[in-house]
Amino acid sequence: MPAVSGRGRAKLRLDDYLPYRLSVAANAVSRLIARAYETRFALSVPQWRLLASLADASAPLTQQTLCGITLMDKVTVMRAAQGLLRRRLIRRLPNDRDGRSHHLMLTSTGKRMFGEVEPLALEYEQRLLQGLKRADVQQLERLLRTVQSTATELTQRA
Amino acid sequence: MPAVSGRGRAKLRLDDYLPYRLSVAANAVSRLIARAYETRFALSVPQWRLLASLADASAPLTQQTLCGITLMDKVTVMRAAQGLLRRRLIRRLPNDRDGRSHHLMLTSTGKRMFGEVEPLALEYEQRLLQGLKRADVQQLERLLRTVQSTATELTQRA
DNA sequence: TATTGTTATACTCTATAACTATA
DNA sequence: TATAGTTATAGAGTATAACAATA
Repeated sequence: MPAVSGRGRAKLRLDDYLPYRLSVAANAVSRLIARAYETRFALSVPQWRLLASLADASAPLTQQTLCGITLMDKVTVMRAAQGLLRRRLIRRLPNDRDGRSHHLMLTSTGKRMFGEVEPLALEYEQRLLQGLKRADVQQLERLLRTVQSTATELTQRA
Repeated sequence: MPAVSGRGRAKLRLDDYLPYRLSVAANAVSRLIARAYETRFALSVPQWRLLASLADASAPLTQQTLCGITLMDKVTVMRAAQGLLRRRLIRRLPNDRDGRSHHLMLTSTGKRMFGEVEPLALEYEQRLLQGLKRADVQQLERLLRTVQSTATELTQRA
């Protein structure tokens, strides 16, 4: 909450400043999660996001599509995909409609691994949200989406 | 919200996964804010956080204290301080009680600059929160603090 | 000409460790 | 011995540009 002191002149306190609060909360969560994936499965966050997206999709996806889903840069997606390809967790199929790109999908090894990663990920989410009511969680997701889309809009306008 | 399908087996959808939502929201906000400070005042986010902390404090602070306030690493704080020192936005006073450290405070130039940065920062916060009710904003801050402290606790325990 | 994926460069942030000078 | 600050190094993420193959 921006504090207002005296005759309407607003004062900034870092501790109450929303961009700061958002940043430190995201960092704390990210550190926890990233460490868990890294130590247990040797997966980076971008790699994990690709696995989750491919596991959730019913059909193979191009890297470009994965950029849209994960909101990551094409360079980040590409490097994450390379790592997963090297470990044979995903594989490439030719894209008949466009020779420049290819479709990515999980291998059976990849599916098996994600089968182990998924429960761990959900367990971490549960632990993070322990102490929050169901309604709070929905509220938080809604507010985060709203703030994110406002920020994206303002960035594009600038 | 973690979706639960079938007989209680939870399924992970990236788009609904809280650590992901938090990360992309924070990134979107951070990009917007960082660009504004950088282009208008040539300030990095760590530098900006130091300015805000020093402006808010009634007395000069050591770098260690600034680490605690900003939740940034001592290396990050140190480099941010160096940049501000070079531009004479802050200065150092000897610490009588401990010869290893020194106190940092804003110079008059630094105060003047922060006088311009502060309204801009508050304006960005206002714009980001436009469309949210006052109660929503308080709720968001509360939830972010809760999630952050849970994450910090879980990290320390691991 | 424009786009997909790729490679390269540079800059920031983190994490880590090692070093200094003080305590 | 331990701590505050400093320096150095390596890893990850982001941004940018340039390039090849294809559209």
